[in-house]
Amino acid sequence: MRMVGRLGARAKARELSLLECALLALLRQSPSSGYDLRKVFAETPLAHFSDSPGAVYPALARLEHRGLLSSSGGSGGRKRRALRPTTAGHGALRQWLRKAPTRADLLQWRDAPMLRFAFMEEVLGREACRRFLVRYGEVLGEYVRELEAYGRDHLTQASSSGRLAFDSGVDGFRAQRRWVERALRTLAKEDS
Amino acid sequence: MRMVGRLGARAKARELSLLECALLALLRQSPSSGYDLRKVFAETPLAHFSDSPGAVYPALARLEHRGLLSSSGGSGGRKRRALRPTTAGHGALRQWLRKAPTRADLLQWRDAPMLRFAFMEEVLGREACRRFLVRYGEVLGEYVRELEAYGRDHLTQASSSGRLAFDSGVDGFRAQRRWVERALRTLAKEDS
DNA sequence: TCTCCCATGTAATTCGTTACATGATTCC
DNA sequence: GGAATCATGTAACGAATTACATGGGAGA
Repeated sequence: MRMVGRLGARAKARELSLLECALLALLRQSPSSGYDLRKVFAETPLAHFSDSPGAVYPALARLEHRGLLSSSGGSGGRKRRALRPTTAGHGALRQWLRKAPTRADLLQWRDAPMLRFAFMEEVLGREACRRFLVRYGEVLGEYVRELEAYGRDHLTQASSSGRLAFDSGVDGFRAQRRWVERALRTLAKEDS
Repeated sequence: MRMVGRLGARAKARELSLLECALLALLRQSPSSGYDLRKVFAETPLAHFSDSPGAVYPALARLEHRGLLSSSGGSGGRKRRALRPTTAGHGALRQWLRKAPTRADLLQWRDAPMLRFAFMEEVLGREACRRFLVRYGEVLGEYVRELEAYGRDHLTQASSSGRLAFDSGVDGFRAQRRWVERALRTLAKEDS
């Protein structure tokens, strides 16, 4: 009658961390071991997550504890364990991917929306990607205008390098906006 | 004979965190209280550090403990304490600002080099800014080439959104490189 | 058997987060 | 005096980092 497992499974619905979401998404593409995932983080330039075992294995254990991952193989000793999302895991992944991009996404970690977008088509399809891009472009536009206003009002007596560094930030968001326009055209072209 | 203070003061020379460096740099511009610094993080779009007291006050306490900050005012109770860098604090700040940008800076936190650059001119002068930009441009160029090679070799069977997300990343670094060229021209123009 | 690499994990420490507690000031 | 705001901090917790420990399998 051990209730520990059940209590673990119904752990409070804390939001998944970005790392946990990325792991879910990668495991949906192909069931892998923790070691494989570490290699992805080590050798892939896409995500800049840490490949350290102390980051990856505890994150996988949390996901498994929540019932979002199941493992096959590697019963005894220290053998390879292949992990894959459960039905609940697929649900959690979809839920993460469906989140619309917000202003907060831009502040906290600039690449978070792009991480979602990278995995979006395979799970939610083209139309969801299109909607995401449109909204993302709007958010970027609003934020760029906000930054421009700040620059006008508060950057009058900054040093040259201070002003330039600020410009570099604004410029990055402008470039991202231009990319959104291009991406929408690319998707439209591929649809036809 | 209590040695605790001395042991604390000579605590092992752990590297300063980005937050600690940013606090030092802001306090060099103008001595402020922890509350002022929190407001900077809350209202400024430049740095996206947390304005939570649980982040700022412990960081300030660490800096003070290391002898990099000194405080004036606010002896009893909960009164405003104005903080400023000590001589050692100014030294630590210069040391941080003098670090050349590296490939690792781009991976870990994209904006870390720009944070240094923003404070650089007032402390190290024009010529240091120019050198920094030249080196930063080189690092960016190398990394862009590396990403382009990765795209050619490993992105053949990715989804549309996956490929586009990757392009967005590369594009961001290309935009940053273009900004470096513009910034160098701006500095040259202001020098003349 | 010895060695190297595959593979999974844990321990100590540090830092940030959210939430809470509390003293000082100011303004009505 | 009472309420709002200024101002400083602590407590509990979650998660990442570095470093270490250990076991399994392949080939010399």
